[in-house]
Amino acid sequence: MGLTKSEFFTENQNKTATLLKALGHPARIAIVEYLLRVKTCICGDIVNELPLAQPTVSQHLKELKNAGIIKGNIEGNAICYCLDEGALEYINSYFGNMLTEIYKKSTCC
Amino acid sequence: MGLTKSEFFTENQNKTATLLKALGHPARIAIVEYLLRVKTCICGDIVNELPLAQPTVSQHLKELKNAGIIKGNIEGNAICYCLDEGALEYINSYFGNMLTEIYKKSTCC
DNA sequence: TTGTTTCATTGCAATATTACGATAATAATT
DNA sequence: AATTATTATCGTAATATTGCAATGAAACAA
Repeated sequence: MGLTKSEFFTENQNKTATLLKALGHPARIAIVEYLLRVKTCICGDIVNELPLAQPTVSQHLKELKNAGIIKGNIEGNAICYCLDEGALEYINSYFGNMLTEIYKKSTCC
Repeated sequence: MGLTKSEFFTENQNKTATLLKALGHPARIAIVEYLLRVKTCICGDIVNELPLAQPTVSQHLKELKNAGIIKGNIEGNAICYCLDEGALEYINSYFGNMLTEIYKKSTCC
């Protein structure tokens, strides 16, 4: 098959999985960490930062954008990418809530 | 190719990506949320909870275990799975730190 | 207009993932 | 020993992902 059965899971489960899947690759983690490090927005110098060819970086950026992790704004002939605060807040509160739930319960096994 | 160039990224970047990749599937999110919901550890009734066949669930459990998200303890002929607190704490602090960094900086674009 | 810069898209090959039926393996039960 | 319960593994098919060379598109500069 190879086809995820998304229709059997809740909207939130799919949303969470989509966001985390987008971050589930070291190159995309590196891109996000780079975007976090540079104070202002950047665009194509992500290519200079990573050991990957330009089309590969472009594809990773597309996936991050589709998932909602980053935003891209056109500025002349360059494109300015930046992190989407909302998405990261969503993930952060997801794990925050999860941990408070865990701490309420006894450890098992 | 289809082969991730992990050797070009840092150990932490690879670790983070591995953890998030394991959670990047709605079935595995559902498994984790189920493990969070049931007070004590469970084993094979995850199969009854999800709309997936037993081998598929077993495979997802294996991936979660390999990534370090869950632990499995043998109890007689059953296996008791439970969440690995440490892994979730790692992820939580990763995004916590990221957000505090974001809040320090001005929004772009 | 011609070139330059910047980025996306196409097309392809190699590999990974997802899902399941069938089967095996292990431990308790009868 | 035979049965049952529980879970893992194997094998296979369909699809997705990763990566890059080549090419295209859009904006700017000369």
